[in-house]
Amino acid sequence: MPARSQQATTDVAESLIRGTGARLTMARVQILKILLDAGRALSHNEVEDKLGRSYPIDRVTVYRVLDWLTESGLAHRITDSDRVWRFNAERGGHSGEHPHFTCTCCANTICLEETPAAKTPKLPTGYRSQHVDVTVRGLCDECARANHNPSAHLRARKHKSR
Amino acid sequence: MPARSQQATTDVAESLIRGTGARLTMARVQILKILLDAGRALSHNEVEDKLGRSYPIDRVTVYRVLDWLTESGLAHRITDSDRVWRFNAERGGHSGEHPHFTCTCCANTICLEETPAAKTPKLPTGYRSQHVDVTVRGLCDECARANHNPSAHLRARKHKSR
DNA sequence: TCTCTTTATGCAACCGTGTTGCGCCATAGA
DNA sequence: TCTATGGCGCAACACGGTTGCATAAAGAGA
Repeated sequence: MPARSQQATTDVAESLIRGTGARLTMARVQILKILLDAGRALSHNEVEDKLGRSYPIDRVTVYRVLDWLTESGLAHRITDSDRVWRFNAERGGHSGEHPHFTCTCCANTICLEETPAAKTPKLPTGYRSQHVDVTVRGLCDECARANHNPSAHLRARKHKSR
Repeated sequence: MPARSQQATTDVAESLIRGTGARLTMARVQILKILLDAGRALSHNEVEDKLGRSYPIDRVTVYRVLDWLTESGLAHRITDSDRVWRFNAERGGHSGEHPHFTCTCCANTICLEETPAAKTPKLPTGYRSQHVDVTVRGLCDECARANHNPSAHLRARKHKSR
């Protein structure tokens, strides 16, 4: 990634954080920048990895910053089936209800466009719906192609996925 | 629950297990029976609790039996947002793709009827869908009613839910 | 009914993800 | 520059789930 765009993302991150009225700290800027640049949802571990190279931050702080970003609406949290939370931030912000895609091979997770007709399934009497969570599982572009010539692309997964 | 129905469930559990061709063990029978009687998805912890009274089984064994039940198709596993797996077994068996409901108050999880038109959201080019996971979050009948006269019904939740 | 093979179980120790408590340090307002 | 407040790092912990290994039990065959 070119230095120019790196700088640009830093500026975006800083102004987003300033916009919340909260303190501007290096940890917040770095982590938000990483999320903004990722283009997909990152787990705590992935964030820590990316930080590690240039700006190591205590893992507890990473957790706290990710929580803070979620609370301030600068990122949103996705629960994955592997018991890991992933965080996604987008420049334009994000609508509340939208489906996600998770690759069953490499675990990459992205947000999908809002579906017009994501209607709530029929509930038993008395039950009330607050939120409908739609997650598509399948193969991402990269993994789908790698599946044709195997052994090409296989990132480690620790827990067997369902 | 009347003794008669208890016995009946045990018989059902035994014949289901025998049907797989695998060994019939007490642990498998007891755990499957508990799942069949529950009428909702149970976590590992809940299963252990219910066992505890009459037939204590090592937690590792419970995990292994639950895994085995899932593999043999006698139960299915639901991933909840609180990073806990829940297991559901139904006498008639279950279709592969169906939505779930999780109560944001008491965490009870049930399976919903298959929706006719749970169509896959639009995916980026190259992406392939294998499975669409739909989870409705909201209040179950009991909690929705309890919400009218608060402090009536509030079971503990360890992790804050999103 | 007894023996033997296979497979389940129990125990102990472990792993990964996430949380809590507390003292210290940096941010930002004066 | 000074100061209060809130953020950070460290250590220890909580919880769900897994692994390795020795022992016990299921069930097939004699």
